[in-house]
Amino acid sequence: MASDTDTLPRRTVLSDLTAARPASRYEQVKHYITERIASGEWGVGSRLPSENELVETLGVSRMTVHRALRELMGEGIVTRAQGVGTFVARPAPRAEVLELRDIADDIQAGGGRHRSRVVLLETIRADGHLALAFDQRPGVKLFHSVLIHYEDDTPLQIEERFVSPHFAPDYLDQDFATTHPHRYLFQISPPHEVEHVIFAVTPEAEQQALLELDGPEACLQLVRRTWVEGRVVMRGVFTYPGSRYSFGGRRQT
Amino acid sequence: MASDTDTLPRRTVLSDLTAARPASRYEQVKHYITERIASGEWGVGSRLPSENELVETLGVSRMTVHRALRELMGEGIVTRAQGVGTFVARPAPRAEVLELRDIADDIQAGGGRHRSRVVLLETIRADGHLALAFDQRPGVKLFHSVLIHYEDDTPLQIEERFVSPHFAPDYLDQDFATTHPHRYLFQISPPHEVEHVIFAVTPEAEQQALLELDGPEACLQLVRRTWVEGRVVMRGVFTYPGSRYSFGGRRQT
DNA sequence: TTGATGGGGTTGTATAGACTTACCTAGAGT
DNA sequence: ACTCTAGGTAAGTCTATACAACCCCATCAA
Repeated sequence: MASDTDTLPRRTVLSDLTAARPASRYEQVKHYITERIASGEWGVGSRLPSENELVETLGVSRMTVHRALRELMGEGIVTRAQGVGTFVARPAPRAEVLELRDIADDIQAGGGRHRSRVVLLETIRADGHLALAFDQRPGVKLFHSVLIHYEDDTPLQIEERFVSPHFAPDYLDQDFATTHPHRYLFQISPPHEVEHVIFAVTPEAEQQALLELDGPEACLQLVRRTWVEGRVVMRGVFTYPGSRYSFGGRRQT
Repeated sequence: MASDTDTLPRRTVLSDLTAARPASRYEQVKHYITERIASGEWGVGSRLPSENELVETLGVSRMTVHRALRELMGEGIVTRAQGVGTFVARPAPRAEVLELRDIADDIQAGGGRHRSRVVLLETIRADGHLALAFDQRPGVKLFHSVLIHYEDDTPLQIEERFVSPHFAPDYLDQDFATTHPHRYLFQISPPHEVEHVIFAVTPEAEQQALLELDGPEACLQLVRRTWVEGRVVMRGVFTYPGSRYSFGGRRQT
C-alpha cells in the first residue's frame, strides 16, 4: 500500500506542526508525545503505541520515532523495556529541597495554605554549646525566636532561631506575622555559606505539644548555620514531624 | 541459535575491545574517544577527527560514530559545531561527586572499624509501589539485598537495595563480605543522576532487632535512587539510628 | 579595499531495511 | 504445581545512502 506516494513531501499528522515550525521531525514526534502526556490523554503508567505503530500514525521512519523515544527516556518522560513497550513515567519531577528555602513558599508550592504563629521573641545569653556554634565566647548576646508554621492548620515545623545581633540589630522589632525570619534575614544579606545537619529525634513533651502530636513520633530535625563574611550569623533548628515531611533533592552528576 | 562468534564481522581497531566486552559498537566508539581524551592524547580544546575520518579509522558506519559523538556532547565531554567540527570540552568538572559515599569509607574516616554482614540476597518481583519507583510495571524482576554495617561492632546502618538486573546482572553472585554493593555498582557505572529523600521513622520490630536498639528510637531513613542512561538502576533504603548518625553538608553560596 | 559568490568540508537529519536482544505467554511435558 | 520450550512482540543496534544546514576560505569582481 501507499507505494505511489514516493514523490510527496509526506503530508501527515505532523504536517500542521511543520507549518508552524521548521523543527526537525524527531522533535515534532517528541512534541506529539509530550503533548498527549501533558494533556492526560496518555496517563502515567499507560503504554504508548509501539514504535511501528507510531511509524504508521505519523508517517516517519522507525529510526526517527526511535530517536524521539530514546531522548524522551533520557529526559525521564517515558521508560522503555525491550520486548515489552514504552510507558509514561514520572508523575511529578521532585522539587529541589535542602537548598535554602522559605517554608511558606514550600507549602504554597504544594498547594497548601500557610500561616505561622510567633511563640517566642527574646534576647538570651549563649551558654557554652550555643556559643561554640557561633564561634563565640559563652555569655554573648543573641536573639532568639520560636515560630510554628502551619499547613492548612496542621503544624508542620517548629522554627527556632538564634541570630547574631551584630548582623540583624532590629530582629526583635520585626512583625513576623507578616514577614518571616527567613525572608527578613535573607533580605539583609544572603548567606555566603550554609551548613546543614539533619537528625532524627524523638521529640520532647514541649515539642510534641507544639506540633500537636499524639505520641512520641519520630521527628526530623534540621540544624542550619549560615555565614556572612566569614561569621556565623544564624543558627536555626527546624523540627518536622516525620510523618508530615521529608527532605529531598535530585541532581545530575 | 547462539552462534558463538558473531562478534567479529569486522576486524578493526575496535576488535580487541569487542573481544573483552560485548558492548555495542557506539559504546565502543565512545570508549575509544573518552580514553584518548582521558589519556591526554587529545587535549582540551583540540579538534577530534571528523566523523568521516572516524568512520575510516574504526570501520563503523557514520551513523554509529554520529550517535557516539552526539551522546558525548550530551554528557559534556565534547562540543560540536555544524560546519566546523568536534572539540574536547571539559577539563575536569568532576566536582562533589562525593555526596555519594561508601559507608565503609565514612566509618574509617571517622576512625572506626567497619564490618558488614549480609542478611539477604535474593531475586524478587516488584509490587506496585516498588515498580513505580523504578518507572516499571508491577511484576518486574529485581535483585534485593539487605546488609548491616557495623562501626566497632555497633550497628550503624541497615542497607536495603533493589537493583535492576538489566544494569547489574551478576549482582547476586557478588561476595559482599569483601566488596560492597556501593562499590560494585559504582564500578559498573557511576550514576548519571541521583535522588535523595530523607525521612524520620520509628523503626519496625525487625529493624530494631537488626540495629540492636533497646526501644523504638527515632531513625533516619535515606531513600536513594540512581539513574544511568535515563533508567532507574537502584533504589536504596538506608536506615540509621538517630542517636548514632546524622547527615550534614556545608557549602558556599 | 570591499563585497559577493561558490566550492569543499563538517555536522545534522531522515530513510529503509536487516538483524539482534529481551521479555512475555501459551502450551507441552514432567 | 513446576519446568521447559517455542513463538510472537517490541525495543536495541547497525548499515548504506541521501540531502540539508552551516562554516570557512579562496576566488573574483566592483
